[in-house]
Amino acid sequence: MATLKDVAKETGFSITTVSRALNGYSDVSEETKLKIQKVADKLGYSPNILARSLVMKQSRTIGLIVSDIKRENIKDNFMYETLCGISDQLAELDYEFVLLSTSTSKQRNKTYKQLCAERQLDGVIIQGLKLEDPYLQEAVQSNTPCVLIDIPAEGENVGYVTSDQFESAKNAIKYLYRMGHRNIVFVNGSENAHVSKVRHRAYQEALKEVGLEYKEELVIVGDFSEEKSKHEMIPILLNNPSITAVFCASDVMALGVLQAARELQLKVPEHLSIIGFDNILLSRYVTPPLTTVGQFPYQMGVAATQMLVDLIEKKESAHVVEIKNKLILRDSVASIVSK
Amino acid sequence: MATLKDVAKETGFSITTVSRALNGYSDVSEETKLKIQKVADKLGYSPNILARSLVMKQSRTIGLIVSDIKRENIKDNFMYETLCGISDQLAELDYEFVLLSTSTSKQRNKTYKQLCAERQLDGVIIQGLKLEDPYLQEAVQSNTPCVLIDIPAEGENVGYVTSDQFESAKNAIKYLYRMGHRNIVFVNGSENAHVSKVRHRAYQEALKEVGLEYKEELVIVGDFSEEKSKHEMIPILLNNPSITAVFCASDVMALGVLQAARELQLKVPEHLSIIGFDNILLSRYVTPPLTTVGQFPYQMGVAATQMLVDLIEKKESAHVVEIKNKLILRDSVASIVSK
DNA sequence: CTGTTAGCGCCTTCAC
DNA sequence: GTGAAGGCGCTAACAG
Repeated sequence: MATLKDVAKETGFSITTVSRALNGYSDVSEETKLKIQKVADKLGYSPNILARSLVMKQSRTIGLIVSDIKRENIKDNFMYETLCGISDQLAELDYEFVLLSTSTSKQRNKTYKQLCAERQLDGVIIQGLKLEDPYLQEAVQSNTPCVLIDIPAEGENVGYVTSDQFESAKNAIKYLYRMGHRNIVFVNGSENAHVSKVRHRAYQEALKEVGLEYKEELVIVGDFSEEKSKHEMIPILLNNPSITAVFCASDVMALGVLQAARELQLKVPEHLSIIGFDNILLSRYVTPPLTTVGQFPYQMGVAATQMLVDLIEKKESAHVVEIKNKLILRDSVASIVSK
Repeated sequence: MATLKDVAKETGFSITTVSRALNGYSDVSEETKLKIQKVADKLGYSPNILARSLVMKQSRTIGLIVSDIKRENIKDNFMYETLCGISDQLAELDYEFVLLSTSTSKQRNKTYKQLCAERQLDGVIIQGLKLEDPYLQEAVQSNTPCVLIDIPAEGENVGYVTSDQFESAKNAIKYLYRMGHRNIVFVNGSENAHVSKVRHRAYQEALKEVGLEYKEELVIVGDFSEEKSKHEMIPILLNNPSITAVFCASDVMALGVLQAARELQLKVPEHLSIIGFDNILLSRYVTPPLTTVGQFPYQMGVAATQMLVDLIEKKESAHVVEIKNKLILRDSVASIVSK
């Protein structure tokens, strides 16, 4: 591959001049600029980004640290959609990214700082880490810019984008209340995830606001798994015939609840109303189509990227962006006011 | 961040010795090795991969060139699943990757060669490019190793992984035949995709083998779109009441056909049998669950990665890997032998 | 065993 | 306007 040196030799100019010409510096005469450009094109010259990054100490590359790019999460295309948003926006801004898939154990082998330094990353987007993962702490303290998705943390160089989890979850539950439901189960994900904590709080708060009693036994942990949710749901349903509605912290878990209902011959929504969370693709196609709290992961990816690049380039920008969720009404909730 | 220099200064050894010690060369005494290692740990030294790549002329990084990481393709998690396979296997092999999203027009701005050279990529995996995309040609001619997914091309440094498209498509059609169907529509994707051509040929071949006549008017182009397929399907169904089955080159398009049937009050499978292709997540959840030709994109990703790394490291390996598809029987095909 | 020298490809002073 | 020199962090001969 052609290097600056080659272009220099071919044109007779020095490497320095060639470099400046190609980078559009103004202190090179138009004439030589043209000459150099022409030869560069002819030789198919393309700057070596590694060499450039080495000396410039910035790489126009960001790292995307994820822990959930696994097959198990495939139903939930949240990850994929944010990825698309990030990818698109990054291309727009002329950056590139490397995908750094990590696990809690891997994080012990290599520190966050090392990870960034190794590749001279200009910034990092983190998604799907567990709350206790070491990288989270390190990221906040580090001085390479970082934006988190759905994990609140702020700092000089750290921001996050999230959705209005709390409000939208509360709304969903109040909606159930307005539809006449008084005994509402909450199927939560894993308590390790920040979003789960928020949704749990929202559940409690919403109940309080409408004057319903919070009962520990109506909260179950579905671990974001269809199977587990189904499994946990059945006994609850059996033991509490008064239950008429379920609020799930994810659509995947709602699918599990749907199965549980089917197994117990409970009709949805006639006997049991269900609200999910995420608006995954499937939710529109199952029978009955799922009423759910829709998120906009693509937009979140775009926003995260924009924030990160602003951080990198020291532009003014908010350190917190909230993308509004939206309750999507379909057919899995029935009104029981008349009963 | 600590560099070799820092470690050298701290230990009193030369940079070279430190480098060799840390890279486990045998010509360094155990004692100094230990001493150096200790200081390196203390300082949190981590090699700068860029600098190393620059001199080693290899980066332990591969490029993943895709053109279809777009929101439109979100229903089809083929892309995402292969990505997972690639990511997992790459981590296994201790490589990293950058995602290079490209479009036909972008390919005019920067050649494939430049793309590889810029980042000193050791190899490339290509997925989802159009047959006429310039990068395809370039990739085959280039000498950086490359493996393609679902695009047949071979060479010294080029291989591909695919599934047994032809056989499995033929099987699906023969299955319809065995179930008594004699008028079978074929909904194809875009003719730009290699897989579409293969599936089209398979359709023709299968008909021939079972002694059915190939009729041009029973082939429609759905462009991999649900909408388009539905739209195209309706008139065909209206004009040809003898049609009893449809073979779709993708599940997404099968969904469109399903809608078309619903709109025309045709029951599936009683009045119309449908076979899809891909086994996308949705296919199991729609009503009725879709009989489909299942692919295994995760395994394809793993295989592609393994092949690429073998190519890079000059290990012996096949240049063509075929992952077998599997016909997944669900409820969208009915037998009409009795009629 | 260890250190010196050279260079990967690029950018940035600082002279001329 | 242009060029020479130096250095980013690292590895690879080559001496000793």
